Amino acid sequence: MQFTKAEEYGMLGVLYLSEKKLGSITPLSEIAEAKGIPEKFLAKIFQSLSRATIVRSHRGVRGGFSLAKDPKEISVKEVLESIHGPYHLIKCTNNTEICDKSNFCSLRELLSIAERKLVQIFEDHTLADLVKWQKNKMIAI
Amino acid sequence: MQFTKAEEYGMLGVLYLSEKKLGSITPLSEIAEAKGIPEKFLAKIFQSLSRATIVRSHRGVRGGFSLAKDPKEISVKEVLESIHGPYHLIKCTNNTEICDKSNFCSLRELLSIAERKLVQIFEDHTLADLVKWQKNKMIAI
DNA sequence: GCTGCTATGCAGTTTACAAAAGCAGAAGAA
DNA sequence: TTCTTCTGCTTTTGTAAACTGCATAGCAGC
Ligand code: SF4
Ligand code: SF4
Repeated sequence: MQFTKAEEYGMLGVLYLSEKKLGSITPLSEIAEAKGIPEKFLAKIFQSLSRATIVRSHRGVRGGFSLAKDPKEISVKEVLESIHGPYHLIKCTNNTEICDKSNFCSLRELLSIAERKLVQIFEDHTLADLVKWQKNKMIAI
Repeated sequence: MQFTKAEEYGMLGVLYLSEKKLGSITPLSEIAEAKGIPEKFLAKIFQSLSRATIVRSHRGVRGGFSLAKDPKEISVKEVLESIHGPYHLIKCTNNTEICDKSNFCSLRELLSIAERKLVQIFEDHTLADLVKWQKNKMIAI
């Protein structure tokens, strides 16, 4: 049960955009270099984010990506789910047909609780929140 | 970010034991068949549980495994951590040396919070709790 | 002390998926 | 027209999960 690189990279990418002036356009190459992410891999991730209208793509010279909305309006959950689909700690929390015992299974019940808590945390925090944390930390040091 | 089969099987195994009379010995073959788990795989998992003194092994005829303590005394966290080691959503929540930016990273901060919540849930529930849920469900149906 | 049963320990194999790279092509700006 | 950047595939690589096999050790009952 681990965060994937795709999720980490996606988050770092949108956080990078969040720190810039709202609406400003940044090419992938810049993000990839700044954060040390393989550019092609990041491209794939940003395609998902683009389809989910979290970022907006701009082709051509001086093109790149910009945030599609204010960081205040983008929850971490949105970002993560557009990369890897809905969050599930175990398949059966979603689809009871996977396992015939799912109606009697207390493990499933526990994992459902844990899953809800986890998603809640991701839902309750926006990109703007994270950027703010970051700034506070920088000042503290 | 998914629960592994090893974790699921381990939990199902100890839950199976928890439902039996305390101290009674059950061979792996029985558990594996009852829960539909590959026996050799389960054997490996139970070796970890045995080393963590969650279960006790008994060799020879009529041997098998028994719980080493009362289900009330065994938290889900204990079981999971003896199978896969300490829980971490991302490597850097544990070891700050992995990433040079870890001191400024707000993603790391968020994941630390999420991780603590998750572990808390696993820590707060014992095997006895889960067995109780199970029984209540059976009655309800 | 022999026989059959069950766990132990380690070394595999296979499978699945994450991670990354590659490339032809479309869209856009200058 | 040309250069740039994203787009939509396909393919490769790497790694860890999931599972298997076998030779060995310990125990019980006869
Ligand atoms: S046994 Fe329980 S946890 Fe496993 S798949 Fe079935 S319902 Fe889910
Ligand atoms: S960038 Fe942040 S989340 Fe990623 S490894 Fe470094 S500290 Fe952890």
